[in-house]
Amino acid sequence: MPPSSSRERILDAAERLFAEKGVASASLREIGAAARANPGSLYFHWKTKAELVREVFRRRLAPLDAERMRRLEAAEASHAPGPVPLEDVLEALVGPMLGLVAGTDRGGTGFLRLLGRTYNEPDRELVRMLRHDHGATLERFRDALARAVPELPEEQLFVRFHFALGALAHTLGSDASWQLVVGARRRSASWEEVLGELMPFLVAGFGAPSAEARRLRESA
Amino acid sequence: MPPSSSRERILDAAERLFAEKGVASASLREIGAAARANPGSLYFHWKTKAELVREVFRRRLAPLDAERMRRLEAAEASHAPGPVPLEDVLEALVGPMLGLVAGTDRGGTGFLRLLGRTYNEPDRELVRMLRHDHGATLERFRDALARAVPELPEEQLFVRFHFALGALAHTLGSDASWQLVVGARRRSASWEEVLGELMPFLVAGFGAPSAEARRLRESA
DNA sequence: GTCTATACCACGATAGAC
DNA sequence: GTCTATCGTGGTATAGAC
Repeated sequence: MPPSSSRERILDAAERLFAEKGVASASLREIGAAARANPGSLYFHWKTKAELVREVFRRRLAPLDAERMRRLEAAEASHAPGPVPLEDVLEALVGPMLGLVAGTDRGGTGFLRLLGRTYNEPDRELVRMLRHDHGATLERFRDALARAVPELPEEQLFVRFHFALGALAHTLGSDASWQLVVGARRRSASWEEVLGELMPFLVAGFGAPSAEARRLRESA
Repeated sequence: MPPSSSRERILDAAERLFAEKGVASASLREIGAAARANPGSLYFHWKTKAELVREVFRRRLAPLDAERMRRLEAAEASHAPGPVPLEDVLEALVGPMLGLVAGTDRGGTGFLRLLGRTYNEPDRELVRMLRHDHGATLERFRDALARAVPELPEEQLFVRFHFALGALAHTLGSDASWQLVVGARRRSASWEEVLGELMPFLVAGFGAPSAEARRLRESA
């Protein structure tokens, strides 16, 4: 099923080009051409490029975050009043991303690459926008992690959540950097495989004693 | 001590602006202005913007990679003929980065942010350049990790090395995304603290049994 | 709602005076 | 080695026909 309206075609083309070349380097001219729409008509739907960017993200993030919350709340309900196990929290965070890959949805993997890259985007405006639309979900998961690993001091938990998002973002966003690391020798793995391997890596990482705790133990 | 030559001033300014706005978005005009040099004079020192970019990276990466290799080889010598422990390999990889932060060097932290972001850069040309100058070091460490964790299948090791670089890159490159995660409440941690906490996270991650191994165990 | 045409500006890069 | 002046291209955005 091809995208119905010109508006949808533009969003799809923009998503793909943003993922390929970066938001800053993909021009409205290119996007228009790829969507078989005139660059001028973009300005009927959005006032500026920034608004188009925002909609590209929101269109995917809103259902993704909704599904994450749904899974997290389901896990909380089934473990109440105790905390949700660490692995289930991470599963609720990462699992729904596979839906983007496996779905019949066109271009979902492109969006994952785009999203992964955007966590490190230098563009302040874009990051502020992301925080506005998406920050609540991250805070919710950070709190769920805090309950899942209560022995970890809050500050270390923050830092590790940061590490975990980094590993996730890098995994999602990479294509070129993947080649950088392993050279040309390796077959490419499926998303299911890679994200499946990410889970035990993160679970072990969160479960490790912190460097600070280790220092205290040694000095005792 | 201010940078001596105009050439050095330009490199410093370029590094800072690349880190702030991204390589693509920082223009030669801005760089020239920030370095108190005329945009035209950049073309005396470098034929193209790409060559300037390359030198910005090489100037920092060459000594950084040299120090990493030195530490890795020292560790290999002191443990010969056995393998170097996992933690020592990671320490040789990450530790020298602190030199960039702690040194009297101007702008080292800016370069770390730039480097972290560049692992996910969409610009193919830039990635090819990085691989040429920097790829041998990564391969060397990947092999050292393979010896340090011999029970991990090669493919899973590749993937985990990828995760580790992601966590590292995200940590180095983040500033905006850091805010995204933790909100305005938190004091900012020092590089020493954050990289110090990264180490046990990675050690635990590499040591975890792989998802594949777990599946095999369960089905047995 | 989508098109053509175009304004206006910043970009990388070059030529040539000094 | 550094400057000024400028070229050609391609960026975002707008005006207005259809």
